[in-house]
Amino acid sequence: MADVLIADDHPLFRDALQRAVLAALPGAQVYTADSVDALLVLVEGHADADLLLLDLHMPGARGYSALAHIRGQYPSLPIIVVSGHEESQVAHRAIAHGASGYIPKSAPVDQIVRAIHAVLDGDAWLPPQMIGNGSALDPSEEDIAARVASLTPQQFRVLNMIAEGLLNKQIAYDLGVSEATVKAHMTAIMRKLGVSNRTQVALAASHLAVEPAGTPPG
Amino acid sequence: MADVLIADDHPLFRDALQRAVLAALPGAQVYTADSVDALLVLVEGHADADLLLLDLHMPGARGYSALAHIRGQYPSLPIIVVSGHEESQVAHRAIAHGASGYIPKSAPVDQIVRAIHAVLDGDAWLPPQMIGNGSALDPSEEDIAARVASLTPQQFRVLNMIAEGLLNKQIAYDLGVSEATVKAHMTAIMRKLGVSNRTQVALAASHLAVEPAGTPPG
DNA sequence: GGTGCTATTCGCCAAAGGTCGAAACTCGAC
DNA sequence: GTCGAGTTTCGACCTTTGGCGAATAGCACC
Repeated sequence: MADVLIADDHPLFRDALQRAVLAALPGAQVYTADSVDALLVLVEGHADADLLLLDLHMPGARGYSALAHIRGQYPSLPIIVVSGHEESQVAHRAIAHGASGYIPKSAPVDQIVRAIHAVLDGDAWLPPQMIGNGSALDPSEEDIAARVASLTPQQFRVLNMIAEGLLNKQIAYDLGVSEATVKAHMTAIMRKLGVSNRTQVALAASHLAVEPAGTPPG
Repeated sequence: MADVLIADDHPLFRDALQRAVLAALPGAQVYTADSVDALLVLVEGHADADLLLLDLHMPGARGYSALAHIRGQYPSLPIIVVSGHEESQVAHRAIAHGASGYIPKSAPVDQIVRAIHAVLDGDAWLPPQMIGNGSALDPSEEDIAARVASLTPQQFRVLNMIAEGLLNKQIAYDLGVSEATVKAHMTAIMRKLGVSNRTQVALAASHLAVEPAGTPPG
């Protein structure tokens, strides 16, 4: 029996995805998350899952950072990226970041089913009209993705909160730890990303955004 | 006699642009800058110039921030954006930010000449193959552009250095002022951008980048 | 059971960031 | 000339950030 993880913040679409998964894999066990944080908890508990359907636009980590991080932490977990973006550039960038497939949210159910089967068979899958003309990743973006992938789960959570412009105090409160702990994570993050202050950390994180740049803080 | 400003960090291309300008406007007075900083000095001294050719990718402010700022400070100065990007999306975004024209760096000289004449006649100009399918600017991006436009010249310089991840101390040294002065500018910038700390300032600035995100600091 | 290794946690102290009030300087208007 | 609005400048004071050392907890391996 297959274990499938679904991460999407839109409840209706999450249900639709779940139905598509069950249509593709009758009897599959489906677990869902509505935020990056919930997803991190989920994968920690189901590191041996067979497939992850991941929305690029979720509260807690917009863009490719979650993809890069989970790919790095669980290389054997195939990921199909689900997104509202219709541009093939977004799809190819997802593939370049290690996704096994890409499904635009406008895709019909039978396409989703086909994508799931293909990826579980070890193949890659793109919508027919998006196949071809894939370009290589910007070296600096690839570098940052690799660095983000090397972060521990807690460090990754802190990174995302920094990328939202939060103070250490707020991060500490949200995570339920002391400010000193957050600072220790900060130091580790800066070391791993190869930068020397929090502003540069935020800028590095903004590199893995989908849009021209992430939504402004505040 | 026409006054034309050229801002581009590539010396060879700067010269080529200058020749194109002189071909279009024999006898024109041309002033050049190789960085955003030099450009700011230039426009302060030639606020009544007739045209500005602006490269999007220059040391000191990558992306649309310089365009937005100068448009806000000198609304009557027409700007033609010059860029190595061939995507029509980049061109349309430049127009949406108030540019009067767009010239890809691959354009032949006679196209550049035509663009200069069109813009000086008060028309907009795009390369033929890029005309049409322009989309509106993301409201949040438009909002940030308006806020960046409201910054004073010195505040804008500080903003760009923050967006590079520099410390107040480094900014103060580069500008030749005390650290306290930089901090005062910081406070003003945060007020105008509607945010509350330096990380959010950097993230807001990264919104006006051309690429998925600006080149990483360091 | 021990033995490393790493993640996570934290307190302390120095450095950087941010607020407030205020002075000097520009520049156009009257 | 001088008045006033806005820009640039700065010092004093408090807050936030970041580095260091260290303790604890889980985990793989022997």
